[in-house]
Order: sequence, then structure tokens, then C-alpha cells
Amino acid sequence: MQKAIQKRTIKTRAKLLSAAEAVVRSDGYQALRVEDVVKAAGVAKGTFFAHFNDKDALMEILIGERLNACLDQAEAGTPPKTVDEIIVALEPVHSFMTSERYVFDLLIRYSGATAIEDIGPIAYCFERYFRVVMLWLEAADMRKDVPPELLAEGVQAFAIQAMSLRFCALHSATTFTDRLETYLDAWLTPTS
Amino acid sequence: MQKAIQKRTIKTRAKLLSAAEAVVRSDGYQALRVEDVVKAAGVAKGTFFAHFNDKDALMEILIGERLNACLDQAEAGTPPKTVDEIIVALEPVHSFMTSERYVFDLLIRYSGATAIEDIGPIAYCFERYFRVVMLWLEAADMRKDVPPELLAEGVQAFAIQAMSLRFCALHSATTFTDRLETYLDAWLTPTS
DNA sequence: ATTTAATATTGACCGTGGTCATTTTTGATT
DNA sequence: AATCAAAAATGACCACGGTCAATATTAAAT
Repeated sequence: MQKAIQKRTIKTRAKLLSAAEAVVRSDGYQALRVEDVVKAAGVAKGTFFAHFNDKDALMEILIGERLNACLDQAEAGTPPKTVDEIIVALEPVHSFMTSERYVFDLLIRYSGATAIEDIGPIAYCFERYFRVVMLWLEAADMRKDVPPELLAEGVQAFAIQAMSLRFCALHSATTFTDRLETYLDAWLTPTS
Repeated sequence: MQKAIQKRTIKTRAKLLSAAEAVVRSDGYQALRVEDVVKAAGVAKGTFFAHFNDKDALMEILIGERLNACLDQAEAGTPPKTVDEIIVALEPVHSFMTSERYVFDLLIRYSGATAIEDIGPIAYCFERYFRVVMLWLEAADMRKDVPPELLAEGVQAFAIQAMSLRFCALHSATTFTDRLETYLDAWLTPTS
């Protein structure tokens, strides 16, 4: 029996979330301080941690929301058929994922669910990314010697690699898009 | 002119490093506390930060050292020729990289140099990993439609992906080795 | 041996995430 | 309306990474 959630609870939670969103809007994710959020929401610090396990849990919600919106956008257009089209279609997603170093690090850290029961918002988004890409690949003219699931996992791996290198001074000669295109050409349409 | 480093300095640094190593040996990287290290080394907290920019800088040194030793081991044997042999040869490296969640996260975070001038110990190890694998691939019977540099980057991307999934409950059905083998077979010896 | 400027060390202090015993509020029962 | 147990909120407190003005030590010059 897990009942009796008071109306107050959802109101407080909403106050915390909108206060947090306001902070992020004005100063970015990296700058968010729990103390600022609770002050803006008009509640005590302890209340924050009654609603979210830790600061990261709030971040997961905020970032997961935005990432889901980006994935909506990616899914909205006509399914891409070529490598270039796939990269274009995923651009909003990748752009948000690399919008802040802090965001990227957090995404990577929570990309996998630590326990089956609690798959977090970010792990869910990674699953969704995988699924979306897989469906595109199934319908596109790509190599057929390996299953589309594997191809999609590879796209994810290469996208993460390319995004990592975006933050790396040593490899800044090549742009993110060019690098990802090189990777995916070699992965999705080999000619050996 | 950047001279006049006192003998005291290297002695203090050595004390800090060996104290830190002792903590890691007994409790792991994750459990390391700066306060414990300085207490064991018999110096003040401020001294620690005169020697290392932050806690992560110390961690980079400790982890980089171990990782380099693993890479030594990987390079010691006869160069692997097949996918399976490559996976076996890299096993000590991957094993250490996933020995602790904390270690893996830190490795990813510092895998790229943020500025050309200061390439850290971990970024150096990633470069070395890349170079070692590339040399192996050059001499092995792999696909020839893409340059070995690209192949090696891909191996790194897939290894990271496989290691990430090791920490993920959702994907624990497949073992790390099996997954990496599937990836690398598809990447290094496509049959389309 | 003294002086002295550069270098190293110190530890009180701060920022910020997170805890928990105590107090307040809620809403169902009478 | 009064009661009361469960649920929510509170804020003083802690842990721990990191700072910096003050102090101590070194080693070269005299």
C-alpha cells in the first residue's frame, strides 16, 4: 500500500522544478546550486532532498526532458536514408548533448541503468536514441551482414566518440560532423 | 627562468604520492579522501593543493601510472593478429579501466586533453592505446578500405561502449568480452 | 655569519552537497 | 469539532574539496 501522497507534495515538487529550470535558463546546468534552487522555490534545503535523491537526480530529470524534446524533433521529419541524412537528423540531439561539458559528462555517467528496476530518464533517452536509429537503419540501404541492432549500437558508440573529441583540443582540427561522417561511412557502408 | 625547486618539495610530493598509493591499495580509488592523504603524509591540507591542482590531478597521476603499466603488459607479448587475440592482449587494460566505476568515469572525463599544452597522464594513455592498436592492425589481416588510424579509433570507441555496458544492469546478459568480439568482428572484418 | 628574496608550508576558513532528529501539516476517523 | 497517525517540511549540522593571507624554510649573495 503506497498511497496518501498529499496535494502539497506535488505543489512543492513543481515549485522546485520550475525554480531549477529558471536557474538553468539563465546560467546553464553547470551553474545550478541546490541552495539557489531552494531559495527561489521558498523551501528548506532538506525538502529538496525529500523530493530528489541527490542533485544529479534533479539534473537527470531536467536534462532528460530536454533530450527527449530533441529526440521528438529527430523523429518528426521523414526518416533519413543516408549517412548524411542521419547525421543531419540527429544534429539537434548531438548539439544539446555537447552544449555543456557538464551536461555531456552527466549524460555519459547515467547512460546505463544501474539497476533494472530504476531506469532513469537519461538511460531511457539512450535506449530511445538506439531504437530510433535502429528503425532508420532497417529501412535504409546499409550493410546487411550484421543486424540493425548492432549497427545502431555502433552509431551510438561512434557518436559518443565524436562528441568526446569535440571537447578535446588535440583533435579540434576535424569538426564533429566531418568526423562522425567518416566513422559512419566506414561503419555502415564498408566496401571491402 | 623557472628554477630553484627545493629538495624539500620533491620529498613532500613523494610523501603525498606514497600516502595516496597506500590509501588506494587498501580501500580503492573511490574511497580516497584528501584529508586522509595529508594526515598520512604528515602535512597540512594546503600543502596538498600546492602540489596538485585538485584531487583529480592526483587521481590522474595514480591511475595513469597503473594504466601505463597495463599498456606495457599489452605491448610485451607478440603482436596479436586476430580479433580474439587483440581482445586477449587488451584484457589487462580493459580490466583495470573497469575495476571501479569511479575509475572508469574519471578516465572518460580526462580522456581528451583540454588544452594542447597540458596533455594529462590519462589523455596520454588514450593516445598510447590508440597508437598500440593501430600498429597491431597495420600488421594484421583486417579490412583495407579504411586507414588503420580510423580502425584504431573505432576499436577505442567500441571498447568504451562495451565497458560502459558492463556497468549497466540492462545489458548484463552479454559479457564484456562477447560484446566486444561482436563489435570488432563487424568493424574490422566486414563481409558485405 | 647575516641578510634576504624566493619558495614552501600552514591551518583557519569557505562553498556546497547531503543528513536527520524535530516540528508542522494533512486528512481520515470518531 | 476534536483526535491522531502518517506524511511532509524544517534547519542546524556534517563531510569534504578547495582557498589564501600569514608564517616558516631554504639557499644564494654578501
